Amino acid sequence: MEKKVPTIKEIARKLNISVSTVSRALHDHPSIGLRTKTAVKNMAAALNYEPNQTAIFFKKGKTFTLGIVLPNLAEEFFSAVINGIEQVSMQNNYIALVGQSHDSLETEKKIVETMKNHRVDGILASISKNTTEIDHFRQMNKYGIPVVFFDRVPDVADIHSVSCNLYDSSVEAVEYLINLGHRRIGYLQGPPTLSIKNERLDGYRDAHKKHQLPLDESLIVHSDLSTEGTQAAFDQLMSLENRPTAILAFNDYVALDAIRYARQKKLRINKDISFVSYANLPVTRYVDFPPLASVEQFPFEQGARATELLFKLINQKSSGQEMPYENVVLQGKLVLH
Amino acid sequence: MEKKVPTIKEIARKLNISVSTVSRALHDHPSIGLRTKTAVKNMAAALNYEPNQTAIFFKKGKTFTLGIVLPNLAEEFFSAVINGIEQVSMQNNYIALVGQSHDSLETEKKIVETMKNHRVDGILASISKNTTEIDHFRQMNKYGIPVVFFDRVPDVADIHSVSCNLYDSSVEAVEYLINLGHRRIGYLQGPPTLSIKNERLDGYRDAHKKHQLPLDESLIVHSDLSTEGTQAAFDQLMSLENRPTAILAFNDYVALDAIRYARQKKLRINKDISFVSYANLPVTRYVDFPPLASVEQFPFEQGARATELLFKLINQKSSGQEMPYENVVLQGKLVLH
DNA sequence: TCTGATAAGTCAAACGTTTGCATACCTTTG
DNA sequence: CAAAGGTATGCAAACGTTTGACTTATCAGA
Repeated sequence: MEKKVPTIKEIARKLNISVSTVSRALHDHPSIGLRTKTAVKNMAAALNYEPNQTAIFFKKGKTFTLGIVLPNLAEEFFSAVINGIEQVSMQNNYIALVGQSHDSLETEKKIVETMKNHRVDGILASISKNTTEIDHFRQMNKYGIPVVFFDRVPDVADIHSVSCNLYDSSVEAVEYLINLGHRRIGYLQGPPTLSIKNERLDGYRDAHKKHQLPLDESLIVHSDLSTEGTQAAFDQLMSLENRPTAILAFNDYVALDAIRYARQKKLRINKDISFVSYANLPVTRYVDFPPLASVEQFPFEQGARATELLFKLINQKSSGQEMPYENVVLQGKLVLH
Repeated sequence: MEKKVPTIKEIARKLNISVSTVSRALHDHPSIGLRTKTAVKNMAAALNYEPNQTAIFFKKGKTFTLGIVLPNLAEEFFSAVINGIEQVSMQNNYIALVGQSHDSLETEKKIVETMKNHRVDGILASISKNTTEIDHFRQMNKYGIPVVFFDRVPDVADIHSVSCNLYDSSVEAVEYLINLGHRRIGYLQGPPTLSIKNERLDGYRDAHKKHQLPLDESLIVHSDLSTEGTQAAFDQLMSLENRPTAILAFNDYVALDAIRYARQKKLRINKDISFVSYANLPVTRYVDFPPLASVEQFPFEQGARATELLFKLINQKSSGQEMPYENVVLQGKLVLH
C-alpha cells in the first residue's frame, strides 16, 4: 500500500531517455518519433502512470476548478442550477467547489476567500440576501479570477451576469388573475434586500395600470421568507377591511407557507383566496393545493449559461483580451398548474 | 489589472534576504530573529502577499480538498448531509468538490476518476442505486486517498462507513401501526439494489413475528422510486383481495407519491389507508396528509461523523499508521407527525 | 563534398514553496 | 583563550511537469 505513484521521471529513467521526451511523447508532440512515442506510452500504461495534476496546476497556473457560491443547496432552485453548471463544466473537464453562504455575508466572504486561496479559475455566484456590498467579489479581479453572477444578481452594471427577467411574466401573472375575475390582488413580497431591482413589483404595478385597476399600497406586504414572516405578512393582508381575493407570492415556498396557513384558518383555496407565485419548483407537485400558476425561472439554463459565460471569460483571459461586461437575461415564463 | 501576484521571492529580494528566511519568518519559525520577522511580515502585508496554494499543495502533496460523491443534490436528505460535511470540513480548513452520480454507475466512476486526478485528500461517498461493484472506490487505496461511505453504504466489511441503522426503528414503525389497530400492513419497498442489507424489511418481518401477526409476502412490493413505479406498486397492493390498511413506505418521496395517488383514487388517508415512512424530510411539512410518522435518518449527523472519520484517516495516513475499518452506525428514530 | 533542411531528441530553467544542512557570528563557560 | 553552544540566517535541493533553446544525426539536393 501507499506504493509511491509513478512519475514521468521514472518512465524516463527506465527507458533511458529524458523527461522532456517523455512529456512530449505523452502529449503527441510532433517532434517525437513513432518508436519512442509508443515505447513511452506502453511504459506509461505498464506503470499505470497518471499525471500529477497538482504539479500541472502549479506549473500552468490553472486548476481546472470552478467555485460556486450560493445561499443554500437545500433549495431546489439552486440544486437545479448546479445541474446546469455541472453539465457545462464537465464538458470542459472542470469540476466545481461548492460553498453555501446560508445567507450570511460573513460566510460568503470567507467562502470567496477560500476559493481564491484554492486558486479556482473562476467563480459563479448568487449573492446572499444580506449581501449589501460586493467588494469581496470585486477583489477577485486582482487575482485574475473572473466572476459571473446568476439569479440573485447585484444591481450594478459593471459585472457579468445571467439572470431571469421577471417583469413580463409578472405582468402576465397578474393579468392571469385579473382575467379570472380578481380585482383585489395582494403582493406578498420578499425582503427589501432582494427587491432592489424589483421587476416583480413593477410588473404587478404596471399590470394594474394597464387594466385600470386602482393600486392599493396596503396590498403590498413583506415577508422575510421564514414561515413565521410569511404568516405575519399574510395576516396583514387578511386584516384589511377589503381583503384581497388573490395573492402574488414572492416564490413557491412563500406561497406554500401561506397556503398552508390559510387552510389552517379555514380559508378555501381557489375560492376564498387564490395564489400565483414564482420558481415553479417540483415540490409544488406534492401538495394538494399548489399555486394556480408559477413563473418558471429556468434554473438549469441559468446555470448552464452562466458557466458558458464564465468559460468565455477564462479563455479570453489567457488570450489577453478584455471582454465587455455581459448581462444575459432569460425571460421568465408563467406556467399554469 | 492582472498585476502579477507577489511571491515569497519578491519579498526576499526587496529585503535582501533569502527566500527560506522569508518562508520561515511567515511561519513563525523559532530560529528567525524578531527584527527580521517583523520586517518580513510588514513587507508581506505591504505587498498584499498571499501564499500560492497550488505551489503549497504541490510541494506538500496535499490539496486540502475533499470529494463528495452522491446520487442527487436535489434530494433534501443529501443537501442536509452536505451541511454536516461542510461544518466539519470548514473547521479543518478544507473545502469540498461535489459530484452527482445521478444514479449512474458510469458517471460515478467518472467523478471518482476526476477527483483522483484533482488529488483530493479524501472522498465521502454515497453510492448510486445502480452501483453493483465498488472497484472504482477501492482503486483510491492505491493513491492513498481514503474513502468513507455514508448512508447508502455498500454491504461489505472492508470499508469505512457511517450509516443509519433502520432495523430498530422499522420494528418500532410497524409496532406503531399495529398499536393503532392495523393488522394488514403493506411494505412498499425500494429497488433490490438498495435493499441488499435490508434492515427495513427485517424490522418489518420481526415486528410481525413479535406480535404474532401472519406474514403475507404479497404485502411486500417494489418501487423503482419513480412516481410511476410507486403508483404501480401501490396498485399492486390495492388489487389484493385483502387490502392493507396501512403502508410502510421506503422513504418520504415514495410515501408522498403514494398518498397523492391514493387521494386521486378517492381513498381517505388515515381512514382507508395510513402511511409511515423513512427520512423525515422537511418537505412533508407542506403537504396536507403527511405520513403519520417517519424515521429520522440524521443526515446532518451522518455527514458530520463521516467527515470526522475521514479526517482521522487522512491524518493517520500521514502518521504512517494503519487504521482498522470503522463502521459508525447511528440509530434511526421514529418521529411522529 | 558541401549546404541546408528536417526529424528526433536532449538540456535546463522555470513555476513558488518548504526544509535539512551548512555557516557565520556571538556569547558563555571551564 | 579555546571549545562548546546557541542564535540567526543562507544555500540548495526537492516536489513533477512543461517548454524554449539547443544539439545531433540523417538525408536530399546542388
